[in-house]
Amino acid sequence: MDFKQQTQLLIKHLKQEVSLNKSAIEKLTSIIKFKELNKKEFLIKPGETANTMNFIVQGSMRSYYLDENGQEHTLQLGIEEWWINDLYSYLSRKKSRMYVQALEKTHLIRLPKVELEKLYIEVPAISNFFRIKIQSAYVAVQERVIDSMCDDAYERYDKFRKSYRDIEQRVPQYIIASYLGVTPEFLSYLRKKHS
Amino acid sequence: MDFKQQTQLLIKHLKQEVSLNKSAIEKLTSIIKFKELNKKEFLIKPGETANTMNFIVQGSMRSYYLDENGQEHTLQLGIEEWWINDLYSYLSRKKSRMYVQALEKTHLIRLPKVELEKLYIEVPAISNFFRIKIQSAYVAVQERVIDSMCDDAYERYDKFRKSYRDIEQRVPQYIIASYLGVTPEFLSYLRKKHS
DNA sequence: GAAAAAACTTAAGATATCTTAAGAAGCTCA
DNA sequence: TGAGCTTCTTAAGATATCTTAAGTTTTTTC
Repeated sequence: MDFKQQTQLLIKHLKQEVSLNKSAIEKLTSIIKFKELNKKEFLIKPGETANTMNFIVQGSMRSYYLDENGQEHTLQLGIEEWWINDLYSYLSRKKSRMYVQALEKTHLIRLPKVELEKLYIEVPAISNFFRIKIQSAYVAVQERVIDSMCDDAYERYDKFRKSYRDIEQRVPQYIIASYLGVTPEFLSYLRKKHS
Repeated sequence: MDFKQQTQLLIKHLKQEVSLNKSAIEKLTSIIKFKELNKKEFLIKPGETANTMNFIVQGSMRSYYLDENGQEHTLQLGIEEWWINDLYSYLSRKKSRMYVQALEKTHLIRLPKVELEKLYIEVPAISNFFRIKIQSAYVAVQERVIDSMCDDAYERYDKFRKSYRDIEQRVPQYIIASYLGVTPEFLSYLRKKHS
């Protein structure tokens, strides 16, 4: 996919939420940066500050937290036409404690925060778009808190499969386990038990 | 505390984050609504839609989710000078699935969403204030997801006590248990074990 | 101030989930 | 194509947390 097609995909994606005129599209296009990551390559590492919004054009990514025992905890998973970031670092301007990593060879569009915030003033539709995105991010995380308290591991796995069927196919099981908050061995056991 | 004093408390609270001129304060004051809740009284129940931002002037509150097994899961706790809401419902305009309840006799200031959003246009400082609040809410919830995956129950309890010492004193232990995601019996056991 | 209600504790037995370790299966790259 | 790495499975024993039930303490209400 060439840069033009990639840009088109982003525009199409924004237009699903808000309407954009020619001038808005031009302005947006002018701040776009393209980035390619190889499998397992990192976009963000702990200590860095997230200063772009990142749209997945092709490929898949995840963000995860590495705890003191060396265990990974996956916070977010994403494939084509999803946004991936450490929103905590991006919003607060603080250093990230996450890894944001490509799970496959991945093409991204990055929108630098400084330029994006200037754009918000000129093009309120774009500001609205990201407000909506951040609100959905909040809702999704809150949903996860509730699920982690109400559901046992198998129920969480089942919900995950139903909500993210296309992601489940492409992501190794041990990463799904680290998203659900269980060990890979236990997830394997649950799969067998319920099959 | 009379209405004037309550209003002063809110203004003082906003001024800790953003600066407000006389006209901004006047406009804000004009949309304020006061509300008093008795102990155990509900501000929001499942099926209702949250249509105000709620500032606790005096007292304490919580929001919780009641699951299919009749178990309560506390999502948020708050005392004087905290905001309490079902932000999910407020932001998405969807029906709430939460209870928002007073834990003591409580005085609230409510800012109706419709009027507040009009204010955002005239007074960007107020818009900024709530943007910051919503961002911190996001960060807090994400922190909780991480903690629930990395820490065992005692570590979570310990962090809770350190972060919310003043809340811990005023809230029954079974509610703290329901915030931490454990049974009251188990929390009681942990407290004894580590004392 | 007594009775009732709410909150907390204790303890025993049950269950969910983890740890460790080893082997099997699947993928990747020379 | 084969060797080496990565991922998945299995199973046994360990641990964290829950359930139930009963008794105690604290708070609320009349």
